[in-house]
Amino acid sequence: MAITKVKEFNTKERKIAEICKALAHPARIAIINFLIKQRECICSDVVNELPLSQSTVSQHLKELKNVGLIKGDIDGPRVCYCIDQEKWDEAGKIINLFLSQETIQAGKPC
Amino acid sequence: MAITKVKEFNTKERKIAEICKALAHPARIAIINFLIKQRECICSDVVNELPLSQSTVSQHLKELKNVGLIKGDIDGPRVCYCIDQEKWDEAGKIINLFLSQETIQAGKPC
DNA sequence: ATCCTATATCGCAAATATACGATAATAGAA
DNA sequence: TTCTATTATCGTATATTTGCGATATAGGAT
Repeated sequence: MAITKVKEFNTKERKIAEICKALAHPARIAIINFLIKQRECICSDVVNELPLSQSTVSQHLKELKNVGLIKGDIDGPRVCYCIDQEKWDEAGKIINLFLSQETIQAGKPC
Repeated sequence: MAITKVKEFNTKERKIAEICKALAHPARIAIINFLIKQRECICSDVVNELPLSQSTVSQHLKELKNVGLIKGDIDGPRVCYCIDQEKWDEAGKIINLFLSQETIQAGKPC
């Protein structure tokens, strides 16, 4: 079977998972780090930086764009990519809120 | 093709991606939230809470345990699961460090 | 010993993700 | 117009993830 059950979970849970999913591949982490360092760059810059083909890099960029963490502005024949400040900050807040939950256990430790 | 290239990225990038991957499914987010709320619980408690079968829940728990975010102590015929405080805090720090990077762009906005 | 409960694992099916080459599409340069 | 550079998308192969039922395993209870 394996019919996806993602929709059976609530919005908050899905949102957190969605952001994490976008960050669940080292190539996409590397792309984001590169984008932060360079402030902005075109797809071919990323291709030169990573050990991946142009089409693969393009796909990873698309995924990051789909969740909104980055944006790409068309600049002639190129596309200028950069972090989407607002969405990035929002994602950071959501994930941080989740990860910084207090987990102290009273009574016996597990 | 599709030979995985994960190993061609550096340790830091892989670590971040690994943690995010563990959190990339709403069921696992729900499990963690439940575990934090309950402080500890057995597998069947989670099965009752989520719209998933026992074997599927067991798999999700295993993934969370593999990255170290939770631990399971054998308690007779049951397994008592809870957040692994130390690893949880460490993961939080790693992800937060990544997500809280300054992305302010000087000059023209992208 | 037999039964019951709880959990993990196996085997399988379906869905997604990863990766690449080839090709299309677009826009500037010659 | 033709050429070149840049990027997106298509098609395809493979790998991984998700999900479940069935089964194995382990420990208590009767």
